[in-house]
Amino acid sequence: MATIKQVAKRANVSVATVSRVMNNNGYVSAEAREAVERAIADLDYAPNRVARSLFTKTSGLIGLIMPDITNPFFPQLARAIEDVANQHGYQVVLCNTDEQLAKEQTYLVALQTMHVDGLIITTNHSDNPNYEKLELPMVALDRIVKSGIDAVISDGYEGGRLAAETLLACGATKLAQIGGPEQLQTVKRRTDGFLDVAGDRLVGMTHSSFTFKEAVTASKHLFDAYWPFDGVFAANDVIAAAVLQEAVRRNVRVPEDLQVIGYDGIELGEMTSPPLTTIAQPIYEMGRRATERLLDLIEKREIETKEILLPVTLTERQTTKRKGQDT
Amino acid sequence: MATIKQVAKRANVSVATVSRVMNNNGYVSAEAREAVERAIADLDYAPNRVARSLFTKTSGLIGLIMPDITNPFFPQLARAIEDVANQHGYQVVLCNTDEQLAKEQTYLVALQTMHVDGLIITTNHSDNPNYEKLELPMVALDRIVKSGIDAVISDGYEGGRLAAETLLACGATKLAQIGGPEQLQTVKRRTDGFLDVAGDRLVGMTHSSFTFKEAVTASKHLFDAYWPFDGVFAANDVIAAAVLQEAVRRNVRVPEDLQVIGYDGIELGEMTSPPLTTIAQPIYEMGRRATERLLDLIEKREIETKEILLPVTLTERQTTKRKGQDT
DNA sequence: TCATAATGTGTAACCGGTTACATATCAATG
DNA sequence: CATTGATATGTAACCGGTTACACATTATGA
Repeated sequence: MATIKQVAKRANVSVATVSRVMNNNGYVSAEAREAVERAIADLDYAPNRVARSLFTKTSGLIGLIMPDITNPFFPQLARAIEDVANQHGYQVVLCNTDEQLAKEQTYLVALQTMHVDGLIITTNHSDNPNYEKLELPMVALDRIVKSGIDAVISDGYEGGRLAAETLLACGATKLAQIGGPEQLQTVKRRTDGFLDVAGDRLVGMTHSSFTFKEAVTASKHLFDAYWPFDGVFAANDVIAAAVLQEAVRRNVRVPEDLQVIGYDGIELGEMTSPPLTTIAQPIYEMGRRATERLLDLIEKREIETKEILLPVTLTERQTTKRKGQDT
Repeated sequence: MATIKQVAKRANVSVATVSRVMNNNGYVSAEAREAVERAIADLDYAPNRVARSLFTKTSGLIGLIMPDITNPFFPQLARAIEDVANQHGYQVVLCNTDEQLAKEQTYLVALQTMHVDGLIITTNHSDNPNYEKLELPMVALDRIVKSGIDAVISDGYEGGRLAAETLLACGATKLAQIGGPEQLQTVKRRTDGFLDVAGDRLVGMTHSSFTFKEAVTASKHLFDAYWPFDGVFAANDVIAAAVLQEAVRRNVRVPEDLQVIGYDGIELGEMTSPPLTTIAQPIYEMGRRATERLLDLIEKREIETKEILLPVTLTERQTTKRKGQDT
């Protein structure tokens, strides 16, 4: 790799001039510019970002802290973030914390010492004090933070309502629900919305983490404890897939005997049989907005903290009947 | 963030001494060491990795180049890579190239200028000349590269054979296949293995990319063009899910009328109805091995290039019958 | 006891960029 | 014509680490 000094030498100018043409600032004569450009091309020169970083204290790196990229909700988020970051010349550093405070802490110092320019956090320790004392631009994604940190989330309460309304509109009368991890506020809102609409038509309810395995257990439990019911709202699509599987196992026909609505709108929902009706979050959009917001913060285009709330939509596939159609 | 100079001052030693205790090299007296350690603790000091990087020309960064993290095969790989990297103090930079040469090229220079220590490539441009002129440790994952680059792959040919043998052993007599993208050598081997065992029992064959949408089209085509058949091998689990869905749509019972075997062993296979029998690659293990190999290369523990071939296994779920059991 | 090796520590150069500052030329202005 | 501001360029300091080298002190061995 060539250095700026070699370029300067070849172009018969000083390193300062080379730096000026690269960064397009200061005064540079046309001849000098041309000579430098030719030298850069000849040597196939690209400036050393580490050296630049040391002086400018910016790295072009964004830290992405997630619980587990293996959870199918996150890859799309990661993809959106990476896309936007890349379009603006940033790279993203992937960190899986498994929700463990210790891992999170380790990453935080690693990211800080490598001078990342900002952080996107999709992790759920709602009150990790480490974040606040970190003086870094950051935005929380799909997660609600107490104070001082920007957040991009979708409207979980409305999503929960929409799920219940849809089930009811499609003729369900006995509703059940499998909620998500209770400490996740964004997830809890879905439950709240659902329950507010379901009212006393709710005949059963249980909880599950977002791993398929636990979802299977929870589904069995739901059937064992509360059957019969004719409409289920699952806190995410993975759980919904487990419900679908359990229904098949019990020879319960979907959607004829039981309607199911999931949450998230991940691709998995298209792949189940029958394809899953779900409340879709604008996942890519959420990632995009979060990253744009972060870049605004990094490049000082915005100051005041705010929360961006995105709408959810119903994706009707085949685990619900047509609306208005009765049993 | 404190600097080494501040630590030195507080400990009443020179920066050299501080550096020595941090890196645990050179001579340091017990008192000096203790003073420095106290100063480090007091100031909550962590060395600036950028500065260190500039001098040592190592960054503790690994570039991970994948087609698309959104494809459900990759997150598990990414997870394994990140786990191992992290255990050894490295961070990983995520790059999605969509198989576009231009994007790949952009990333390559970005990664190079930020002095990543190594590269893991799961991308399929089998002969991108950019890699060879890059003087960086790298290993190809789930991808075969001409020469000079280490590779970690699983035994696709054997996997294909195993799929065919299983289908046959479970009573299938008329086999069909949906192959993957033809330019992917690792995927083509699956087809080769399958065909070699299937022989003239193959009644139909088509191809598909790994997107679900295309897989649905390919599945319809397979049924339209070649039905009846009683055993299908899909080049990956996503395609198998599409086949399953199409079977339901046509009222073909699985596994009674039609047995299906997928490939990869991703979690999706557990979530379909019925759960998918599949040829499982040791995905996490592949990521782990690739990363360990890369670290060996980076830390100069290994020199000669080699290809690591990992075995695949049959994961029997419910889209195949019990072996030996006839129709 | 003296030469030599081992131990301990600081100074300064270096990594490869960016930029403040000094200096020089030239055109415009009154 | 002298003054001023715009243009152009180079020198050197700086970012925060690492380490070669110089130097001093202490231990070891003959």
